[in-house]
Amino acid sequence: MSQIQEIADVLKLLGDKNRLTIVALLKERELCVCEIVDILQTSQPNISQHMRKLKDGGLVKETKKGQWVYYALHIQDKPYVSEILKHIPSQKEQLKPVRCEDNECCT
Amino acid sequence: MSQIQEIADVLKLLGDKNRLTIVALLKERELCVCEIVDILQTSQPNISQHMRKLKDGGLVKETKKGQWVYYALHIQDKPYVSEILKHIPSQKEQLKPVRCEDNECCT
DNA sequence: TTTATGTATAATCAAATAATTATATATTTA
DNA sequence: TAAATATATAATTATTTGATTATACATAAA
Repeated sequence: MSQIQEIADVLKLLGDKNRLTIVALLKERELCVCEIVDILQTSQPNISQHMRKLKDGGLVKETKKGQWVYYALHIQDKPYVSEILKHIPSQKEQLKPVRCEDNECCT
Repeated sequence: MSQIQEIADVLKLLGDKNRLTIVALLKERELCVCEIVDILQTSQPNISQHMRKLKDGGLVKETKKGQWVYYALHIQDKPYVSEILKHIPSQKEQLKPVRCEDNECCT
């Protein structure tokens, strides 16, 4: 696949408000699915499917920790994504200070 | 509309290979529709509709010059678009050295 | 004033997409 | 082992999207 096609595919992934917000949130720290569901106020399967697209597109990596699945940004090989994220308003205030496995933030 | 939604909308516009290529071409110089049709090897109505979307999204400006319509990049207010374009392979070699109104490049 | 050229618009269609609902799987806890 | 929790997958649906075809409009040339 051409390089321009690959970039277009990544931009299409980011061209959805929910996914762009997720990626902006992940800039702060890794997050589990339940946190993202909580913040974006949508259904768990909806987020799960967005995460699969982001994973298939190589933008995030997943790590299982007990019953939780954490997703982290993986954009070291895509500098233009970092540049985009610099121009997105911070989503930090939407995050709780601790992670799910360290607290009962999701219940 | 939220700022993140506006950025997502722009990224969605750029998340199409044809439109991303057009924008990358326009980085070199303004172009008329017939040149873009010629380079992208697709139909004139197809390009015309992509240009309308880009125009509606505020990414390009049009200028009529006789029977030709020229489109130019308009991204001064969207620095992240410039950053993206820096990471796209140059499309310069696809351009003819002169513009349509100065030659018969489209016939 | 025809004819040709460049572009836009409208209608149509197949494919892709985001979201919902229902269900399955995996892990933890009681 | 049974119930609860976290996540994934499958099926479905409504909407959007990119492209094509046909047609209209505007400008220029013959």
